[in-house]
Amino acid sequence: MAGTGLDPIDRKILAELQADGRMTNVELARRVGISAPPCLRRVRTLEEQGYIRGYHAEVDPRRLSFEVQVFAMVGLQSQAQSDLSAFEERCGKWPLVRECHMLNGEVDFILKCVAPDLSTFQDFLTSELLAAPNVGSVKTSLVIRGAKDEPGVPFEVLEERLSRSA
Amino acid sequence: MAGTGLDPIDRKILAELQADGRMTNVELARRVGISAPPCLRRVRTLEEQGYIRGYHAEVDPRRLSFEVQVFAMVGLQSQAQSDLSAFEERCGKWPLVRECHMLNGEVDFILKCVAPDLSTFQDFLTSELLAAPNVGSVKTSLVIRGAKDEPGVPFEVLEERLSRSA
DNA sequence: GCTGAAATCGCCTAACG
DNA sequence: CGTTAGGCGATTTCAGC
Repeated sequence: MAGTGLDPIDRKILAELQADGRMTNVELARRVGISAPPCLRRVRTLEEQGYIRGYHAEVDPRRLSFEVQVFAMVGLQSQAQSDLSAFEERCGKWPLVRECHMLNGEVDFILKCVAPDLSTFQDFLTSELLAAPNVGSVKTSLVIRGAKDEPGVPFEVLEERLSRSA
Repeated sequence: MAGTGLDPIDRKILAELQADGRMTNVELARRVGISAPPCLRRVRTLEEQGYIRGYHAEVDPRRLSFEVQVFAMVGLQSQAQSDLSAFEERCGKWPLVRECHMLNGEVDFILKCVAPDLSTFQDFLTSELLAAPNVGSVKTSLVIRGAKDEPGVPFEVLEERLSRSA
């Protein structure tokens, strides 16, 4: 089932907090149409049950001199479970690697990386990523410009879906 | 220059708010070692100057029945500026497309998409993405499992960089 | 069970030094 | 940047549906 265990108010709360994570509880309560105490209880429950993983300020990478963003497609030599896990663990320790996803198809992993400049990334690429055990091929693509970067999930799609099945 | 115009306290503020965007101002002030009012002034300034773009609750897609995550590599037929922009604008209107980045190399764009299930994504792929004007080739890769997904920038790298150049 | 109302507590956020 | 101080939000308690 979709949206398991969540009523329309819960979903509205999630949508509002995804859009503005620093909204005050009273404002949130006003928007979802209930009073503050039950609203806060719902938020706490959503946090405890893992619907909300955390809250983050969205920081502009460029303003902090992270000028370079790169996607790296990584192919491993061995795809044994332990080797896949070993690579994932390694990615977890590289701060320049912000995301690591295992894929189906030709390539094993896609990595989203940031770096202050190209030479920093190249250093990382040659000294760390390509030098890591079991790494076969790496194809990198520089991000020329970002056109869309929406954090989170599209609640509009969820709501439309629920109204269909209702 | 790196970290232009930011002192160590500003950078600490950004790092803390990136890690916990709902931290109270007094707690934030305590952590960065100043009193609350100047801390709040700094936060407001960082917001106004674009260092902080916003605050978001991190919602678990799976908990909301978005089971499928896909990367799509898109090649266009024409790479004229107006055609690139037209495609970007189109991506902005597709809720399933959460990210759209223009790349160098063989492929023109990489798209990060989410969907409730595979058939929903396939519908989108055939009826929307492949049907869009000027779209040449699309290669999709399903995310088998997510291994790392850290929002934001690695402040550790920034700090190390600044201490080097000091 | 849930929600809402009232009251307390703590934080936010001005004004000033 | 710090201190003070007033107003508002957060959060607990308790009553009602």
